[in-house]
Amino acid sequence: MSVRSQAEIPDIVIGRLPLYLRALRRLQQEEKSVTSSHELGRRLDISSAQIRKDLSHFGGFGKQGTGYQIEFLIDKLQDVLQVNQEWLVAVIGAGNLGIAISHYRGFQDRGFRIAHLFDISPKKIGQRIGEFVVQPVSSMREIICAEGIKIAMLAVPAEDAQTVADQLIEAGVRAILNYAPININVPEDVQIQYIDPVTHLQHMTFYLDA
Amino acid sequence: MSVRSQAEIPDIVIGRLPLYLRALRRLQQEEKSVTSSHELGRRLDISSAQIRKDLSHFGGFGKQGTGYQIEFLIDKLQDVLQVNQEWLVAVIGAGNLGIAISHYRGFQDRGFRIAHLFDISPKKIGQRIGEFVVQPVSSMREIICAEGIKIAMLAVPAEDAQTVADQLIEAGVRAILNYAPININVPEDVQIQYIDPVTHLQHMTFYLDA
DNA sequence: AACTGTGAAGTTTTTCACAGCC
DNA sequence: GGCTGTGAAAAACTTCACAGTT
Repeated sequence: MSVRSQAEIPDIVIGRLPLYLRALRRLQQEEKSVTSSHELGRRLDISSAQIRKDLSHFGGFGKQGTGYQIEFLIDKLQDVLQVNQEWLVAVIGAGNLGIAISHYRGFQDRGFRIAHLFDISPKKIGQRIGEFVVQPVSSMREIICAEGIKIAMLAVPAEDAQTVADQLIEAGVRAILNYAPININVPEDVQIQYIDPVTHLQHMTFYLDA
Repeated sequence: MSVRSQAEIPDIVIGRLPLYLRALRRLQQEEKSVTSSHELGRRLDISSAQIRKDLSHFGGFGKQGTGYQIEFLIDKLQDVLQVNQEWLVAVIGAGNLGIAISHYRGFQDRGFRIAHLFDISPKKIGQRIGEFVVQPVSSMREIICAEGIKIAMLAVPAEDAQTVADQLIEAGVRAILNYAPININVPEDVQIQYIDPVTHLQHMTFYLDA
């Protein structure tokens, strides 16, 4: 079976692969070359059976009695997730959050490179933020089209999120990571994911003693 | 049945409540006073049956034929999640990310207030960031203990995350939101959640045309 | 007529447990 | 002895569909 024949792999499985990848990269940094579903499971707090079953969707990556070659497995998972290439990403919103995202070194060598930083405010446009010069939202469409950018990170106020998302999709963006604390409606063929720290905090407070 | 009798509510249900709350607050801003499981479901892209079943775990919040009183439901969900009180939160790490978190206005009136910003670097300590003065990690334990802080947001390098988390737990913290791209091991009675934008991006690239 | 709350049915996800291999 | 890959069993989760209420 080829890596990525995508014959209905459950989405929940896909969602765990980046976690496996992250843990594997860590193991690699620790100079290890082989691991097992048990070791990975211990680190990630996921059962070893779960990990084996997840990986088995894409073919036999392990060796019985031995485990998994870390370098080999990393390469395979990167293939599956299509992050052996480098994706260009646009960031919209040059407030504190957009600036922090633009400075973040963690995208490098995990498959992504920030290519542009946009904002609508005349005060921000033209400002230098790290290696970027803030560009006007008015030229966003043209630039994204021209460079074939498929991924965007949204760091604008909640009020503007839907409108900007619509413009991005119109320009050809097919995956949006939305930091605004609001739900956005997108067509079926566009991916959307959310980051809202407050939802995580509120999830945890349920379990705290008052 | 009392709100929060917690008779084994599935964790996955708890995880959706903050989303309902967020959408309800939005509806309230739009001057609406009543909504339905269908309207909420449309906005959140969740089935109406799911929403009704989730809410039914905590008692009958709606009225047949009418729907849900928004203000009433917000109050009940805030009770369930224990965010009718204000939790003090410590932020560790005063890099770009910690600074962005410290400036973020979105915690206010969703149940959280940032109380302290800590860093280990002498260059950062004493610096003024918004309304905070960066405090040394060496005094973290004492301050967190003294003020009874139960929640922390971790914005330190991956290498330091486990060590700092251990110190936080030692000091009495019971919920950690970790922004470092690494898994952390915590005792059973400590909550942990993760924010790593790259895992979201890698999840989405699986579905993109190469 | 519109909507909730909920058992029952259906589907998905996880775990078990073991044959087969190193 | 240690480990994977995997059918089968178990558990968890979602949807259906409708009685009951406003």
